[in-house]
Amino acid sequence: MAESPITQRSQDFAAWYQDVVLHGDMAEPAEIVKGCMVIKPNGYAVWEVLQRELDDRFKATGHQNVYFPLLIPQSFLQKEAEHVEGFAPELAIVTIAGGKKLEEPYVIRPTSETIIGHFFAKWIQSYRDLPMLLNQWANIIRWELRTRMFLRTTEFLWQEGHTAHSSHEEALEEVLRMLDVYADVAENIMAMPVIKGQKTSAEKFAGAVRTYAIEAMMQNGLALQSGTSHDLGQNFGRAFDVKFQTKEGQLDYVWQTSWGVSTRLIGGLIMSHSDDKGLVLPPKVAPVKSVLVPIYRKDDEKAQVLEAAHRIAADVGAQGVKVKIDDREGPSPGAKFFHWERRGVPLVLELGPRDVAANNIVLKRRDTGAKEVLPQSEVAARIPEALAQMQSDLYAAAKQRLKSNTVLANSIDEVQSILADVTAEKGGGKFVMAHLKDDPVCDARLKEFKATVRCIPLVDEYDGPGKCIVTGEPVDRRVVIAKSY
RNA sequence: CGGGGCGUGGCUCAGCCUGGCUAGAGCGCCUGGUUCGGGACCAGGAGGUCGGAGGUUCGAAUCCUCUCGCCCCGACCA
Repeated sequence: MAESPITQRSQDFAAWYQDVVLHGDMAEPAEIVKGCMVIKPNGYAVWEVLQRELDDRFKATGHQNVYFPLLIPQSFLQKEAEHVEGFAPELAIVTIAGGKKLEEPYVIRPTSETIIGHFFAKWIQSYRDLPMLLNQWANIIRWELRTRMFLRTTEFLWQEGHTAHSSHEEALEEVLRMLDVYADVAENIMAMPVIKGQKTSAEKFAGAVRTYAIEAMMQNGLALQSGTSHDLGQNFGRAFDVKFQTKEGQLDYVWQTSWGVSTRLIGGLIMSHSDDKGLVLPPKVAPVKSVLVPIYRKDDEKAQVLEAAHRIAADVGAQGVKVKIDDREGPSPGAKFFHWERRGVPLVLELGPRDVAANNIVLKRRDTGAKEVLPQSEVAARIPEALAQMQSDLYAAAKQRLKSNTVLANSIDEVQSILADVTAEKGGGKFVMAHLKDDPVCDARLKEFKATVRCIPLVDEYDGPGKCIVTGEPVDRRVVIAKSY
């Protein structure tokens, strides 16, 4: 057997990740465009599944899709002090267009709070116009210095929800509602357990009052911020003069939220489930859920096997699961098995002359590698079960990994020694739960060894209040500290 | 953006230090045949001017300058 083309996780996790993306045919670097990638059909199909799952939930919670311009007047970014400061270093700016230098440069959107703020001001006059619940699917550009496919690229795809409300309470409800939507998709569709929490003030979105996030743990123990939901307070309302008349006739600024997830989710998906053989996709996000590989030698065998294959595919199709028959002439069955394995297809069905003779079929699961031989009459019923089982097994395994790599620490030295040697390549990462005050001083202390507060969990699963390991002041719960992407 | 590494058929790479015949190999690809239960084999064949630009030279993949991109490390970030 040929050597695996994929670097083993234990050898170099970062190289493994890249190999999985490449061999899974998900994406490739855009070579001629710095820091960008080409998302290939196999990768984009996963994005389309995630889009559909998310979009359905957005619609179900009352949101409507819109589209705002890619180009934003530069002055808009400057209207919110923290916002401009946060984004200035990573902006791409258009200064020449139509062969002429522009009077006012356009920024290529790094996010759309500002331009949407401008239109909110036009559209909102009364409390009757609220809440305004919008979402847009878009591409954005942030000039990143270091890129990794899906995890951080200069251009990426995302959705950004933008809402305006008449009270802070209602806005906050929205922020947490959408955080729940993200957690739901992450856990129930992507089989990726997450911790919901609040970002420290040092880590929050530039311009937000508060930022909430879902944090996932990758197989190397590093944290991946997988979705964010911001309470913007009245910051953008003030900056863009988005005022409304209340029921009582007073004028007030709207309370806004924004929330987003991106193609980064795909990176998280890959680093949650894939193995040394390549991509592993949970059934619910797999564009192709099952592939049937026919095996035959002679023409008469071929005819019989393919006939049975099509009959079985039709039976299974009636259960709502499409079976792709890999009837390519060139590659041997073995080559086909490796091909689909690397691409993460959840179930591979093997059907050869022996099976045809015995009315059997072989079913193999991508995650466990387990093969089962079953009567053809049972396969249509069995496939949905196997897919469901794989979905829940993947989630359970990821959950278990999260659990077993989460540790408590009661001093800053302890935190440091746990995380000291952790890198994206070597792995060994942990989520360290420690009492820590939400104070930039504490964030700075962690930064000395390249760790960050990932979030202050919404639900405290540990021992409640304690003393901050940096300042000694009382805090009400442990926070998640980790190295991250 | 700083440090390091690297760009040679589709892919992985050799050649470069010490310029010089028609630029090589393996894999992949195409054709034909034999194969086919975990990456098949034989035969024939197509395909590169060496990331790009400029320079030195009788002569550049090889030396020099600039530039673009990729990877790794660091500072910044979804």
